[in-house]
Amino acid sequence: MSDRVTSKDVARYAGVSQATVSRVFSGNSASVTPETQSAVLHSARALGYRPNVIGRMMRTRQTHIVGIVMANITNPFYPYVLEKFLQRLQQMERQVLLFTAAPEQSVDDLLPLALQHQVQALIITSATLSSAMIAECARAETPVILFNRTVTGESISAVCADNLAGGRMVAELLWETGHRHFAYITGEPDTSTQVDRYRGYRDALAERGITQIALEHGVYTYESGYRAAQTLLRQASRPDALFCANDITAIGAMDGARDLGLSVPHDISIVGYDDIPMAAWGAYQLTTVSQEVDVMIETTLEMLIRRVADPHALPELRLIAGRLKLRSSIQPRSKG
Amino acid sequence: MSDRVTSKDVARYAGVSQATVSRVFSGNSASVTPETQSAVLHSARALGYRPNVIGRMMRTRQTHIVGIVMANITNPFYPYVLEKFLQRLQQMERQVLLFTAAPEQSVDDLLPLALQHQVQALIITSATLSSAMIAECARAETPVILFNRTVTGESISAVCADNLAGGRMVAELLWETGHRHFAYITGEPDTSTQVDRYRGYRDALAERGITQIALEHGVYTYESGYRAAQTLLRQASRPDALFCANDITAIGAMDGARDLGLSVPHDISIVGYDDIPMAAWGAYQLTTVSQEVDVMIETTLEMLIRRVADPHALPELRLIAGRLKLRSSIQPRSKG
DNA sequence: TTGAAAGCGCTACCAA
DNA sequence: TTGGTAGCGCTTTCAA
Repeated sequence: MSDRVTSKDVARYAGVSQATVSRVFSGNSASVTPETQSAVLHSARALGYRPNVIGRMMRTRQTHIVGIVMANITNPFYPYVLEKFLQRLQQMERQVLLFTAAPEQSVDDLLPLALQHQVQALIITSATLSSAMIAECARAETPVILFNRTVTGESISAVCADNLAGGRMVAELLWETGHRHFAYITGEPDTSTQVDRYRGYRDALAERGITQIALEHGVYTYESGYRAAQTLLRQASRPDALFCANDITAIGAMDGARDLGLSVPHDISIVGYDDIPMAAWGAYQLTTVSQEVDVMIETTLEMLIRRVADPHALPELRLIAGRLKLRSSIQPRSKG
Repeated sequence: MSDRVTSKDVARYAGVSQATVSRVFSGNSASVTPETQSAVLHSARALGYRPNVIGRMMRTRQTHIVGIVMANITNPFYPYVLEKFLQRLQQMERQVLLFTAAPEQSVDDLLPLALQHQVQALIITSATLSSAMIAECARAETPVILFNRTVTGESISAVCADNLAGGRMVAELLWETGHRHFAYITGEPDTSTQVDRYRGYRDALAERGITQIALEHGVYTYESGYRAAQTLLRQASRPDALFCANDITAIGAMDGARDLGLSVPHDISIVGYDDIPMAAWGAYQLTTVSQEVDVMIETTLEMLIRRVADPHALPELRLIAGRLKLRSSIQPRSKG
């Protein structure tokens, strides 16, 4: 199977040494006369030769492969992230080995495989790592960068939205527009993103004297948002403001509210987080916190390049501020 | 950089030969006494050894890597497809090298890279290949399977929805429910999927004496559907039935119609294709043709396994029938 | 069962 | 500028 034609074959055909063929194809053609070079290229074309990258990796001990672990591709926030990472890494002449964590599968089980493939670096989105695994990557000198998650108390690089500030912004917006009865739909409980979003929200409200927040559990999906909203809104004391851990949850919540005969924003204001494409759709017009995805991606790539160049660079956490995106899923309440 | 610890180090540490270490880690541990084996494993753990897969690839000339080329990840139909392919391939102990075609970039430019990485097989979604590239893959004996596209007159394997039949089903449904003024919003013009969907639609209507179909151009996106629908619906002779090349276009079209003050389905019935998650959302309830994605994926994987096992297997085209998914974006018209 | 040794396809060193 | 050669880390004969 695979490329049967090797540099040896090309060399024989062109009447040069195998080393010369290698020079032509490895960019060292500076030290090859134009004539030999074209002879080699001609032979290569005739035989249909393409250098076997595995051989090159073996010799140079450089794979130029970046591993990406993505736990949650079907959350509409991630396809864009993935596409952008791919495009940029391809531009940088890096290949991407993609891994996904199956339901109930820990990222920890995926990483050994990635490490064995000698990836140059690892980007892990929407998931975290055990300390043991962090240590193992460190020992292998493989830089790891968390995207959209943080781990506290660990020595690991991460690029993340400033979720604490984002949660505060939402609380302040809702407060200023006269809301007084607050609710929150969570994401998966131990994800740093939603924990921080909630803490920011809760703290800002507490500073304004609000200590009661109706909580309902969600798992970052449309369906969970739908159900959670219906549970919340069927209760006697209905909130007038609902913040959701992310947009897809919020969109589910909007539909859940409407199917109870409630109007958004007339009966309840709803706010999400992420600014996914659907948030701007006519039927939703969801007010949300826009993550600066492009900035987050570029920051991640910069860190990646830096850490590949210098494996001993200290890990750093970069928080990227978000922006409120006002749309019509909220409306002011008469105060009092 | 990367794993500094090799089988040689483990061998020295354990006081055995390097070959023995290899036997332990390559599944040939049948021919190793339990004592040696545990000595080796113990040393490996002590040193933090993990086999270098690149070395193995080099020696066995088997990468166990499957290449996936995906042109259009942000179309909500694909994240699920990608996630499922990843999960299944991971189960099959295959790694995935993922490529995306940047805007205006041909898949042809990506394939040489994949081939050089000695992928075992290639899955290409939502894109086609030139004859030259098909020939090149054949010469390299790398099986290629098109997912959700076909190429006519070429010797290449493909798994695709039966779009011709799907288009017919939509036409028949709309005709039976009393619609008489038909429109269609295209996808990118030379993609086999939308060409077939349109042909099925047009032919079935022609058989019923309808020869006029209002056409508008789209590119498989929400925005293009929105715009195209507005153009169509501003015209004096408004259609009462609109079929869109895919769901995301149809959803854009629904919002476009509503923003003109029209009601779906009261003023116009709209039908999509794919059955993406958003089609079921409360705000849309889009009638559509459901692709049997899981069946398509399993079929693709079966073909892939078969062709990897037997590189000379003949290419085949498998069409997977879809099913109408009736929702409330259409309503019957009083005939005549 | 174990070890020695060859070699996968390539790059990079050293001599010529 | 070119060729010969060593060797990346591994698997897999072949002998012992």
